[in-house]
Amino acid sequence: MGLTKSEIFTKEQNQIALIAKVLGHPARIAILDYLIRLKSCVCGDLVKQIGLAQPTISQHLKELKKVGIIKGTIEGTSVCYCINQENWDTIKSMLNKFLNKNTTDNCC
Amino acid sequence: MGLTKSEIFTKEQNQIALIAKVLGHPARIAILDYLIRLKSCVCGDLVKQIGLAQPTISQHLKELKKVGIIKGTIEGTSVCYCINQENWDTIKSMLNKFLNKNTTDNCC
DNA sequence: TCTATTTATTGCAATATTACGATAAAAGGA
DNA sequence: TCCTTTTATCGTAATATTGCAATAAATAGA
Repeated sequence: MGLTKSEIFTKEQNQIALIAKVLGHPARIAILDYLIRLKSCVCGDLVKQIGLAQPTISQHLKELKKVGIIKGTIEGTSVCYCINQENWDTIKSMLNKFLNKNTTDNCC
Repeated sequence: MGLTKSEIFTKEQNQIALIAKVLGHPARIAILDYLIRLKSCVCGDLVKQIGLAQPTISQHLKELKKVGIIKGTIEGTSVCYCINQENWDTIKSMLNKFLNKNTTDNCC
């Protein structure tokens, strides 16, 4: 069916999975890596930097924007994309909360 | 095409994306949530706990096992699945390294 | 206004993912 | 040995994702 049964999971589980899913592509990790290193950025640079076609990059940027990790502000003919620091911090603490649930040893 | 161009990204970017991808499904997050809470677990319990069909759970367990987050030891007729603590720690530190790259404010 | 530049959208092909019924495989107990 | 229990695998349908060519949309400058 290819259709995730979101309704049987908790809100938190769905949120974490949604974020992880967006981070689950090397192009999007590469885009974030690049944005994190810079203070600002335009899509044109990303096309050269990442090495995928412009529509593909645009699509990945859309995904990242959808969950609020990045934001784009129109700057003349081009668009300045950057990390949405506030949201990114929220997302990071959500992920950290999940990652730090497990502290002690398990069985086996 | 549906085919990720892994070859144009760094090893680290691919690794992070691969792990994030596996974490990118609420069923797998729910499974990990459950395994983390317990000391051990059998798939039978998971089928009841999660609420997906047994083959579906088995498939998700396979995904988690593929990247080493969990391990399964045969225990009679059933299988004991648990967190692979050593690997999980490695994965957590990899993700944390990525999440903590960004510390200061960006532009815009 | 016309043109160049930059980014978004559309449409499509190829492949991947999700889910599950049916069935196999493996092991314990009657 | 036969049956039961438990988990894995196969096969398949429905949907999602990835990537890009073509094209649209928006704006700056000549």
